[in-house]
Amino acid sequence: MEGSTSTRREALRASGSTRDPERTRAAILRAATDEITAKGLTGARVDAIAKRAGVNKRMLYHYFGDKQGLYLAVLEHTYSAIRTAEIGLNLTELDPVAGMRKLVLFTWEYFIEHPEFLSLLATENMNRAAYLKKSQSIRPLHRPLTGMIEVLLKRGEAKGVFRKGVDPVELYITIASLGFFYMSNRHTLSTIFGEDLSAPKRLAARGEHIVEVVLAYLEPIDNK
Amino acid sequence: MEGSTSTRREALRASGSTRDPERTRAAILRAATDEITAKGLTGARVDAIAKRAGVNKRMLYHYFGDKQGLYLAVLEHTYSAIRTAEIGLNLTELDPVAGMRKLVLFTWEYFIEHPEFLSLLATENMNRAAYLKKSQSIRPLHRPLTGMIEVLLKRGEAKGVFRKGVDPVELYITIASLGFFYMSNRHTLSTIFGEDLSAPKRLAARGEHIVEVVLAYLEPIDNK
DNA sequence: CTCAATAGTAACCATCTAGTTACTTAAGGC
DNA sequence: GCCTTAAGTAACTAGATGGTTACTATTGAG
Repeated sequence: MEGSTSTRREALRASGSTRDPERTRAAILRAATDEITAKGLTGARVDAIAKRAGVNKRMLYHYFGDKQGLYLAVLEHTYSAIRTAEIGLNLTELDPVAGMRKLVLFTWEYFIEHPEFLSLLATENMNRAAYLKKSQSIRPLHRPLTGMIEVLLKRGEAKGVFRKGVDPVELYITIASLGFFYMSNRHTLSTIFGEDLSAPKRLAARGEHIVEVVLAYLEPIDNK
Repeated sequence: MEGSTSTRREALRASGSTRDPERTRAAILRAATDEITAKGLTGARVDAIAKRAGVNKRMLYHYFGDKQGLYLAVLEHTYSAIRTAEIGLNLTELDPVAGMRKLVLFTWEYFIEHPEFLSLLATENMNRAAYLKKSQSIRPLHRPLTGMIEVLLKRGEAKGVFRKGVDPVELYITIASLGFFYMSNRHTLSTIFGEDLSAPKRLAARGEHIVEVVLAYLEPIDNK
């Protein structure tokens, strides 16, 4: 029954002719993500989202309640994506320095490939995280991340390749900072400094720079 | 004549009774900064700005043309404030390491004291810097900043206390990153990590961390 | 095959919003 | 003290915007 249903759905999906709740929901979520990350929550227009999704505006209220409910769904979906990807890195199996380099580069590249994540954070912070605080599902997503970093730091410490007493949360914020600010503010930065910070060569150079900064900081102090 | 006019203005200002163009203009600009940085360009309401300024809405169009003109004025005024303050640091007179520490701490503290600057950057970047690109007055403001950092780097290099080949723009972006991301995203970060990042002790710790990160990176590589 | 539940449509509306119009009042050079 | 120019007010409007109503079509369990 499960099988026959999904086969049918797939057939419908392929033809695109009749109704398909899953597809409609997904189309709305995607369109909302695009519109909201491009224009912010207040700038996003409900009519524009419906049009982008190729769906009647009424459907959007049918599936998500109202504009705010839709925004919350976008927020949860977007956060969940990055945290899931991070867990997939399996950092704890690697050599501490290699693991750290991998985490730093992953974070940087994720920001390059997912500008919508950056925009959404900007929007949500302008809102003092009011919606994020309401979400039940987002907080638990973050235990694995800090746990992973903590393990990496402890093992690096024990091996004598990392300095002692580094706080995992502080370090993660530093790693994210170095990429986030550059990408999130690339438009104003390119304008004020008169250089195109989005050029591929520039992006690659920034990635190397970030790795160097983080690893230089983690270097044991005694070695100097 | 010049004197008598300004004395009169001051008297008017003190009593607050009759008309005073300068004061009206300043009140609108201030109210617009508050409203726009709190809610973004699209979220800000022209009526709310007028009310906040204690001024008739018509005046806002009288002095700034339209909402966009007002936004541009806010943008120019806010950028100009930080760049002017930076020049006042007189970094080039100091020992390179001390100068760098001063710049890093200044930047961090400026972000703490001026959340409106952070919000405005977020808004303008969501807009792909469309308004900033129009401004004639903003670009020239930035030469002194990169120039100052370049001098500091060169002198530190010559003295053997800084590594060689550091790009001033890349370094400034790094310095700004470490504070910007933390403050700008403090609401979401506090929520996902379950810690209050705005607590005074936390802010002080972050300041020290940022200084350590930047100076560790600048340390000459040969020393290891 | 039937029928209750769900997916989907089109037209509508109360409210809000940026910007305007038509007008009054003060300023200050001559 | 006159008179042009700039500062200021109140009431209004065209269009946009989030959300709703009343209706139709499809689905799939029994």
